[in-house]
Amino acid sequence: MTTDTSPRLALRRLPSSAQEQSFGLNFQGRLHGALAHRLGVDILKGVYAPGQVLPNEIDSSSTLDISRSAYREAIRILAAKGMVESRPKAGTKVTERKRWNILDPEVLGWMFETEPSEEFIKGLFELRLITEPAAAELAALRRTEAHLKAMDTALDVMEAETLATETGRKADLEFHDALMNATGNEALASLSHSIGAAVAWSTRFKQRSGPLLRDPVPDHRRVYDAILRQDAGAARWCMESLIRMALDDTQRTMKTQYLEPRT
Amino acid sequence: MTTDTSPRLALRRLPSSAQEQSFGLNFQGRLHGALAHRLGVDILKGVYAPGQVLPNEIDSSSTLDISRSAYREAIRILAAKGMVESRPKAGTKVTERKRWNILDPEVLGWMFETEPSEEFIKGLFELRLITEPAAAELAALRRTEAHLKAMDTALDVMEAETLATETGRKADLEFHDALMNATGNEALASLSHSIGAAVAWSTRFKQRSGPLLRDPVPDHRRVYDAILRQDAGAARWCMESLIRMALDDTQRTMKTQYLEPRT
DNA sequence: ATGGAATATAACTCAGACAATTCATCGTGA
DNA sequence: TCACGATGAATTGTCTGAGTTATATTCCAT
Repeated sequence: MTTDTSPRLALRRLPSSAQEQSFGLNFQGRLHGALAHRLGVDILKGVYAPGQVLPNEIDSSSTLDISRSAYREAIRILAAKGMVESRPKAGTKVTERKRWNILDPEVLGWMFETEPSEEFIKGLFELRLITEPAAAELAALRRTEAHLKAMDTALDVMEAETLATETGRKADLEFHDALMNATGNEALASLSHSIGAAVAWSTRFKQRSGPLLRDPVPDHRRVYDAILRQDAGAARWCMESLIRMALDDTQRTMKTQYLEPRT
Repeated sequence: MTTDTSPRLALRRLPSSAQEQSFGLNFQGRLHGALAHRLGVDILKGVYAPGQVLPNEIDSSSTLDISRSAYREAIRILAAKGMVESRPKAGTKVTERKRWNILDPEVLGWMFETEPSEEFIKGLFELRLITEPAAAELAALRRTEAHLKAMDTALDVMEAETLATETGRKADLEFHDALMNATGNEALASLSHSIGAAVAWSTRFKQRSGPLLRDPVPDHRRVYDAILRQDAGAARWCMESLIRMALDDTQRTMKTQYLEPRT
């Protein structure tokens, strides 16, 4: 009589998906992490709308067939990211969208699982276009030998591996991270790290939909050269053009995906 | 025989401090929230260094005299902000500083409870100096009547109340929030909201150390006027000078606080 | 040395109870 | 009629104690 098609198994089966392993974002197959992930994505998708109150802990945990502790810890995670808010008697409700910490790396990752709106992507690139050229400028002024070396080796890996491989994409991230460290600005580095990870995440889709993309290494190399010779203006300009090209590629990819969704 | 000077009482007494009430950051007197707050501040202060593993759940919760559930939920919150990482057998360890989500509004708030380094403050203003003028530019191009009205009313309140009162500081935040909404860029708005809240938090100190500060309303009004007449260049420039003045004030304040720490 | 199995330790999950908070309702008095 | 205080109910919050699972370490055999 126990037709156990309960959601619990679905949750339990989530641990260590191919996605998270290759992306580095580990919710580690812990039950609370998996549930937070699932609920977070559902909120981002609009399955639970802002203002809506979730079923109470008892009901939720029993229909999900997990313990209240695990459920509560998942809610704690979402609350820490500003996505829900709990009060006794009032329940747990989804907060208004403006209060979500969408620049949280995890939230950003969830976002890219839900085919984010083109508007959102454009906003993200717009932000990159504001921050990263300025960062390149600062990096050109403040970089040390160590920073240069880190950037250089990352570039070498990128060149050898291209963005088609996992290590290649990782090298891309490392290049940008090294650049951000060179700015000596912790807050700026944190911001760019979040966005960079999210954008790298979307790069996988670009790569999948067709290999007909420009080689990104020369663009990166130009940025590096400008920083090497401490030419702040050139660094800014090269970085800006690099991002514009990435945006261009991304938009083209999104368009083709809309036109031929099954390629 | 029960000499109950246990830390539990200290925690229990934390709820709803004057700080959080006036600042709007509510950790609501919940035990897990209070503990997360405390641990978070301790990590930021360096009481627990990156790489260090915390005592295990059993010990921690018993020495704090709280239940394991509450302790675990606190840890979940910190983990969600990237500050700790837990694994079976390995324990819960503080992650490296680069992985902390320092742009999380709550983390930023904790930061300002620990007298952040001058370097950090400068970095934050540097980031503001990058993003906010660009935001003002976008706002000038995209603002609607509704945005203008929101900014205008906020300015009126600021004018009437000054930054000495709570409602005055709130109006300042509302002005910037309305401006960010006018950019139509969700990510940018989220970023500026975080930073703005943190900076407003520090404004309380500025105000306390002496009323000899410039009236900020004219500067804000200039930004508003530029946005009103859709003059993107002027908006950028006015915003930039506004932030430079704020930075100037903040630095002067920090310096006097160093010189006469007991005024 | 190297690879694999045993072990111990920590977090993880569970269950059930009780406490605390707060929203809503009702009643009372001005 | 309105304001305000007491009461009740619903929900999260906290506690306890147990068993489970993952994994770093150790030890053994190869």
